[in-house]
Amino acid sequence: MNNREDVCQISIINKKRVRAVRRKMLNDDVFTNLSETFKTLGDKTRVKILYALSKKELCVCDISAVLGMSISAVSHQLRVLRNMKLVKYRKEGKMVYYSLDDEHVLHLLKMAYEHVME
Amino acid sequence: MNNREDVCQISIINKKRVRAVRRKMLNDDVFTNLSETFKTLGDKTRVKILYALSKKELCVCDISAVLGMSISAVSHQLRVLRNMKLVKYRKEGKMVYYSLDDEHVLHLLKMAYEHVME
DNA sequence: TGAACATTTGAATAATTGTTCAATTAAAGA
DNA sequence: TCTTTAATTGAACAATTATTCAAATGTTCA
Repeated sequence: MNNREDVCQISIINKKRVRAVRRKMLNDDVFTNLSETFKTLGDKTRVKILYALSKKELCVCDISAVLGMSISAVSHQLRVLRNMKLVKYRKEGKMVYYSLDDEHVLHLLKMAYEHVME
Repeated sequence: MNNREDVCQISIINKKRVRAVRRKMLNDDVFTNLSETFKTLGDKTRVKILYALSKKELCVCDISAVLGMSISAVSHQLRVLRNMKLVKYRKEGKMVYYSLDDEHVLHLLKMAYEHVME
């Protein structure tokens, strides 16, 4: 588990390769951020919310109507999306209007769409 | 919970908007595929594996050396990545060499990297 | 054939997470 | 001020999932 260099017998052959890749690995925090971003996108409800918001700015109630889900469930997921800065919002009286945070989010959706559709 | 159209009082105002977005929503299966793809990317270990593979083709043992994790744990995650067609592999004697399945995977990583780095 | 080794697999455990329900906050209007 | 309504929040339950450990494949070489 620790010091994996010598567990794999073949590592004598691939040692250079392993070291080369190891040097290129990013800071652990970056991997944490990357995986957390993907994890946030890795829920059907949240993908639906983001996709809906890619079409139009919507209030919580609208989103819940579009998805056919409870307002509470939607609000919980919106908080997750807010925390990961995937959506932004503005208040208008009692209502809160949500929209996509930036273009990256849309691109991520599109890229994944192409991957699953190919 | 059901028939959300009439739960939200304000829906009279936003009815058009809700209907317009609702019409644009994709088939439910597509959202399932999208979220499952993101979910697969939403794990630190798997992101690390994919990033490592973006640098060089590697066998299971190499990956485990690069990540400093047990071979079993890596193999389990490789299966998940294989199932979602995010990596491909070729056998060479006893060893199995893994690499990224296609360019989309790399693009997804890059896009997410830009998002978390901005 | 038999030993050594790279990888896969299954079961079990520990941890994380999505939804529901109930309660709460905050804004608008009577 | 009181009521209504949009949205948020916290606790609880059910479901999913990552890692570990042990056992099993399948390949190479003597």
